[in-house]
Amino acid sequence: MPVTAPPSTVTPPEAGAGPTFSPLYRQIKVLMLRSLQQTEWRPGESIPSEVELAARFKVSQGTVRKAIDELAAENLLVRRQGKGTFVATHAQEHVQFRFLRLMPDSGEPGGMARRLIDCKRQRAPADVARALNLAPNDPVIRVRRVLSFRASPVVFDDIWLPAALFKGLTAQRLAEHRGPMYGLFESEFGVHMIRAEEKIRAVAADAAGARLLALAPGTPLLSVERRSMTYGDVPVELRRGLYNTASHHYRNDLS
Amino acid sequence: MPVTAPPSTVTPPEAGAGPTFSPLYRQIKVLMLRSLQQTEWRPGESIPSEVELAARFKVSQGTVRKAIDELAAENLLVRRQGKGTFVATHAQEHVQFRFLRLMPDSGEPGGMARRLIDCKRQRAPADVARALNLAPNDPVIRVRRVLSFRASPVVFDDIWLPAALFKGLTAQRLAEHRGPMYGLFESEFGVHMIRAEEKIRAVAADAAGARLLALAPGTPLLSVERRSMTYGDVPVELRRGLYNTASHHYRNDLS
DNA sequence: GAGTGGTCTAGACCACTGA
DNA sequence: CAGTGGTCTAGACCACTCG
Repeated sequence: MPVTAPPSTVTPPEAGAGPTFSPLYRQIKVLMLRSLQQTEWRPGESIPSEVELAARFKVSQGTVRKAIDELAAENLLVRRQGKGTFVATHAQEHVQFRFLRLMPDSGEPGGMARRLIDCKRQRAPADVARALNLAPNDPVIRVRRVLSFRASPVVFDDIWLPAALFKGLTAQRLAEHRGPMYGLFESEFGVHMIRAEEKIRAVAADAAGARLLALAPGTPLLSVERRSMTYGDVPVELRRGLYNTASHHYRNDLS
Repeated sequence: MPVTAPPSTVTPPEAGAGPTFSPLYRQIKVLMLRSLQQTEWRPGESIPSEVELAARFKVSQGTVRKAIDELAAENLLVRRQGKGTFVATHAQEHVQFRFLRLMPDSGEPGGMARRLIDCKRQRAPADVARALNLAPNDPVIRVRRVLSFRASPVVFDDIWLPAALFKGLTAQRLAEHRGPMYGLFESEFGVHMIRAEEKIRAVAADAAGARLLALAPGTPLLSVERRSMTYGDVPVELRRGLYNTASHHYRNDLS
């Protein structure tokens, strides 16, 4: 849909800075992002076919294709030939948690058991508030848990969530839920994590970490601070993980 | 170029397993990969224009475009509107080393100073040989060095390279060279790193690591084991790095 | 202005899925 | 079989770079 006018004049040159031109397919992409954000299309469901979208936006199929291409490259959509295009979801990733890059040194990944330590409402510490774009002392929910692989604890996570977005999140809700936590966030709270940044460090285990991971205090651990974003790059989770890398490693691919 | 026949019969269905169909643009991609691998097109140089390639391969411009799209998505090629398409290079990445994900906690990245510790030829230890697909005891070159940020040492690297590929690599060559080491590998040895896998762990500094990084032994350090590949996914470098993450962190983006 | 990559279209046909 | 995404083409035009 030539949203306002023919392509070449869609975005008139701006004084100062910023992109001076936005192609049609990128405007379609913005419209589709809106449909995703407003949950017109929900995680796991299929979106309209390419021809339907082309008709809706009054654009050729090739143009919506290019918009979908980009959204698929960003892992917001998933194409399945012959079936349709689907909204990405964290819900049914049987194998492994989508954002968890920890791999056993040998053997298959997956098979992590969760143990919930606690889940309580508190006021956001300054650093958490800053990371989540909250005011200091805004209410947050802190979830603490341990992941175990073959009965030995490997990951100790502290998770902070803005209480305003996760009303009604309780230890019981978490304990009852099967599947990835991000799947619960999608279905129960309408919060869809689409991107995250991680900062990784090596630290020495403190008393609490050592106890929960069954290690000697001072053992080197991987500290993984993750900030997860929804649509519009709005941060909605801060997670501090301690990983025991004695028989696991964090895997990353560069190109 | 319908390499053997019309598109639909290009790859006849195979008994057993494997992809049963390879679209034309992917065959073009393979041909272009060959031109890259055989250094018909060299790092930093431009490749022929899309219309030229379309003519060469007897294919429409849209089809070579799709092949280039994929190669660009894999960071093998770089498109520059109005100028042409260029072979990616590690040579002139002024800012930062392309594969180095270490960032200062505050301030701008880059500005790392190198200090070469030594560079010697030796026989490949078993684990190194395995990682590089060499026979045990095949000759390798081991480079040891330290990277410093604002005069304090931050990274201690041990780098193993197959001696057969890097004949004539000496401490002097390394010391004289300006710019990223991978740039030297490209220009002097024709080895172009296109991809790498990293395994990250937390470890305690041993005596050597502690000395070179000016830390107390036992300090937690990030251990980063990198295996770098050239064309055809052939491993050509094993690198073991120890990172002091007191005021730096390893950064990763998930999606 | 000539040459490059980038966008958009319209139409034909192919591969895959599921009823 | 109809409907989906995937491929390929040919042509027109736009944005950018540089001489």
